[in-house]
Amino acid sequence: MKLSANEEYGLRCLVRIGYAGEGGSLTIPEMSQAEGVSPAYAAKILRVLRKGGFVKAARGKDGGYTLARPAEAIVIGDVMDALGGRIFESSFCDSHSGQAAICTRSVDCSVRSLWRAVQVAVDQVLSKATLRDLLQNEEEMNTWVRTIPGARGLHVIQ
Amino acid sequence: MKLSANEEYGLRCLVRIGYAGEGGSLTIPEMSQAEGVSPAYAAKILRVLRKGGFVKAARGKDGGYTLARPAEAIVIGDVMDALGGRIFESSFCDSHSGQAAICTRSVDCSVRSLWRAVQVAVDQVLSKATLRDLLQNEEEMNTWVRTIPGARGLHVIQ
DNA sequence: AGTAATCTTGACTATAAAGTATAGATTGGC
DNA sequence: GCCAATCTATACTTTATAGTCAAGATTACT
Ligand code: FES
Ligand code: FES
Repeated sequence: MKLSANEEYGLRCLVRIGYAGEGGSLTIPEMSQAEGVSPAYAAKILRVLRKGGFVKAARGKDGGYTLARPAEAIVIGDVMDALGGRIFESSFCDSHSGQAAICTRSVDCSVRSLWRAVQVAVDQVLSKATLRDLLQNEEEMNTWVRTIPGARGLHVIQ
Repeated sequence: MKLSANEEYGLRCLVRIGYAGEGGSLTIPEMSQAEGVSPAYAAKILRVLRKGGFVKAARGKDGGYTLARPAEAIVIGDVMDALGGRIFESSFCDSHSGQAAICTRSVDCSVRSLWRAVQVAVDQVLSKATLRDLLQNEEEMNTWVRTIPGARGLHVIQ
């Protein structure tokens, strides 16, 4: 249950583009320098964001990447799904079943129930966060986090 | 942000041992058959659980694995940490920083704040679940999930 | 048309995670 | 003591993820 490199860099890149503002754009070399990754890798990450419909690309001179919609219309949960998939998917128990066709307890599995609960807990945060929220500074973001319904206590490690 | 194979099989194996009850034990071949994985792989997983202090192993004839403590004293969050690490650790931003020494925004990073919020949301579920809870059937587990403070609405996808 | 800046694509390599194989150590029963 | 059943440790192979490379396509400007 770790963040993948795709998720980490993908979200950071999207935030950078968001910072460029309405109509502003960022090129691959700029992104590469801003995040400290190779241009080729930045290109690969930006491709995922483009295919997910979060950014638009313009080619040629004066080209670059731009948000496909206003920042407040980009839900971070959707971005994360595009970048790295979900913790619990219905297909999960099929693909982690060893030699058996499915989890040997699939008709009545308390573990599955726990995974679902974890997934929902994560979704509660990610489905309420938009790119607009991430364009704030860290302190404002911390304040925002505490407003998530059902997430009282989230300040404990801030 | 996916479950690793270690986490999935590790938790399932622990539940199996829990089912064996107080003093009951399970051998590697039994575990292998129960979960449909190879004996060698079951051994590898059980080693992690043993090193984490969740199970005890007895060698030789009549040997096998037993819970190291009562099921209610085994917190699932601790088990998950041993099996697969955490989503957000302080070292994370150091190791995903491209060529830069740290995230180029590390003094004021809203992304980091979001990761923390996700980690806390997950912890709210996993720190309250003990192995005892997982020894129930799925329906009882679903009921239990709804009792997590701050997790109202967790039933939406049940 | 020519050129430089830009994105696009697919193949490639490197590294980490998943899963297997093998030799060794411990225990209980005969 | 010997043997069979069991766990233990390490090295190995396979597969997935991370990251690089090189050739090509598009655009703006002159
Ligand atoms: S059905 Fe997926 S872990 Fe049991
Ligand atoms: S400090 Fe880790 S993402 Fe910015």
